[in-house]
Amino acid sequence: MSRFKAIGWFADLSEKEQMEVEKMGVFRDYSARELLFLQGKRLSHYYFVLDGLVSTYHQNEQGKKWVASFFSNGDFFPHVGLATEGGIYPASAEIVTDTTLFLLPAAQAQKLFASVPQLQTQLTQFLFKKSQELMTRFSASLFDGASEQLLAFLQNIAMKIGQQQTDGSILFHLPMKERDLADYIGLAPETISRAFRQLCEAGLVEKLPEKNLLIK
DNA sequence: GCATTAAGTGGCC
DNA sequence: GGCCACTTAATGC
Repeated sequence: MSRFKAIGWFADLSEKEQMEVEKMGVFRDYSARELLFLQGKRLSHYYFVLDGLVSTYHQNEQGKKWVASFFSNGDFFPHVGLATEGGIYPASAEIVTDTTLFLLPAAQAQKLFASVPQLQTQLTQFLFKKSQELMTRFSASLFDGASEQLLAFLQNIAMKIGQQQTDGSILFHLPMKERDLADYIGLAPETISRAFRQLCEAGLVEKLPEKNLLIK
């Protein structure tokens, strides 16, 4: 039985074809805070997230970090080099929570994407979604305050991984640390902390034990 | 247990 | 909002 059930990318392929793809790469477990790859290094693999959370980020000399994107179940990264030979990683990647990945060697990935037209389509759709995500975040950073940005982000993941409650609120587990969140939104951790409190006081969000959140 | 890391708070710019 | 200092809480060895 194929292990790709959890992700949509290969749903159009037969069981046998999926096994073929599995043989092209390897499954691997990572634990939180492991470094996956560094920006500028030679691109050796592409990655499919089966379960967990990975962040890709840029970092300056002072150690300031900016998270470009989070990748969770079913996501694929990085997004460069498929059309060209021998790329480099456009950002660094680190494991946020314990994660299972499917590692696909770059050469195999090129072959695969070239030979399965559906994958091209799915890739285009996926890139479109990610691009929209980035634009939304960018305009929010210009026009919204810290709490609004935080709320928008929380609503996003709540939609993705949360469970709707009978009263209409959504319950979910915050997969990353507040620090990671601050790096993503681009604000100081203290500001995120305060924004969180404002949202709680406004009754929009409720903090539950073990980083579980109720969003109303 | 102690040491390190993360979260929360207040002051000051 | 950022940065700094500090306290408290959680986590790791």
